[in-house]
Amino acid sequence: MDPLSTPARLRRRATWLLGQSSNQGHRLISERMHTAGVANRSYYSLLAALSEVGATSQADLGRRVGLDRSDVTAVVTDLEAKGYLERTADPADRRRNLVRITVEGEKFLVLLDAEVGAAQEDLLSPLSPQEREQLIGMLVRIVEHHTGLRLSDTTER
Amino acid sequence: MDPLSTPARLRRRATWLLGQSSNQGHRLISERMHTAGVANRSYYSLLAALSEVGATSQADLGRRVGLDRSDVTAVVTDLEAKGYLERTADPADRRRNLVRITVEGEKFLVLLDAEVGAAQEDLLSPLSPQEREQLIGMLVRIVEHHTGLRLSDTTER
DNA sequence: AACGAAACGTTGGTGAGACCAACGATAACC
DNA sequence: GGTTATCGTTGGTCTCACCAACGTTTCGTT
Repeated sequence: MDPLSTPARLRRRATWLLGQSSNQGHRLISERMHTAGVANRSYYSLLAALSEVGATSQADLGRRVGLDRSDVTAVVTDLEAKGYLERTADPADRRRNLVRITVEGEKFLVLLDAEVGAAQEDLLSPLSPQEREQLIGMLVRIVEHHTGLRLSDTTER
Repeated sequence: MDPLSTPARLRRRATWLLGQSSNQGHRLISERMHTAGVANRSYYSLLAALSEVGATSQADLGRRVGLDRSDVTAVVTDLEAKGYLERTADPADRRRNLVRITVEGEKFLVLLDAEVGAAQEDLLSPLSPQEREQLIGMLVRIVEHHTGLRLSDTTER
């Protein structure tokens, strides 16, 4: 019996293919995040945002990475316990917690970054370098169109 | 204050872009499924598989669309109540339920198909027709590579 | 023919992720 | 100065994917 093929109506639908590809990508990332010692990819997102933007509030972090404030609380608590960030009351605005990444946090981020990069390599392995650029370019346009986000490298520093 | 940009480390990652695009696609599909009167896209998948393959068992359906047997039970029960399929004991194998799509089911599938097609159009609107073909082709290769599925149009009827 | 292994549909449950509501505390607005 | 808004936190809900177990039925091997 043949591998029980997916309905033809689905096989070439962009939404279905994007879902499948996205699942594969997330599976690859999750595996590597777990072996690196964190539960999911929000840990990576938060550390990345923190390293990029410097000390900031939890609410600001959440907005940047698309996480709810309540979920930010949990991840930040965990990252603080692991010593990867510091959480102090903001003297300038006592509603806020000032969160800043630690030296160990930066080191850990470098590690996670390598894992995430390797996962990209795995996922896109069937594509040539030019194709990968094409794919990413088209996805950027789709995401920009539907979210209003500006993702282009206006200043890549 | 600028729109609080996503961390640069994420913005051009294929996994992140695929996740965002996939979410947009699923959002568009979900909206249309809801207004069409079904809860989620498994209704569409199951009807599509059923129309394509003819009468078959629930377990077979589940394997084709990637649904757990328990979840198939729920959706099939609902679709039967709506009159879109019939579920009878298989005389040749009394463990099985023989499920077959009804005339109303076929009509409903045509409707859902149009909705799903329109969602593709929405999602891919920033891309030219050639680009859409390129995108789909690359995604097909990624999915085939990571799942072992064969999605190519070996026989497009 | 018999017996263990496997597949079927169903029920009930688990875990993760995204989201929402409300709270007390604090700041911003007019 | 009084209302409105934002902050972090707690404690939910909902959906999805998945797993476990069950009684029933069939298959495979001897």
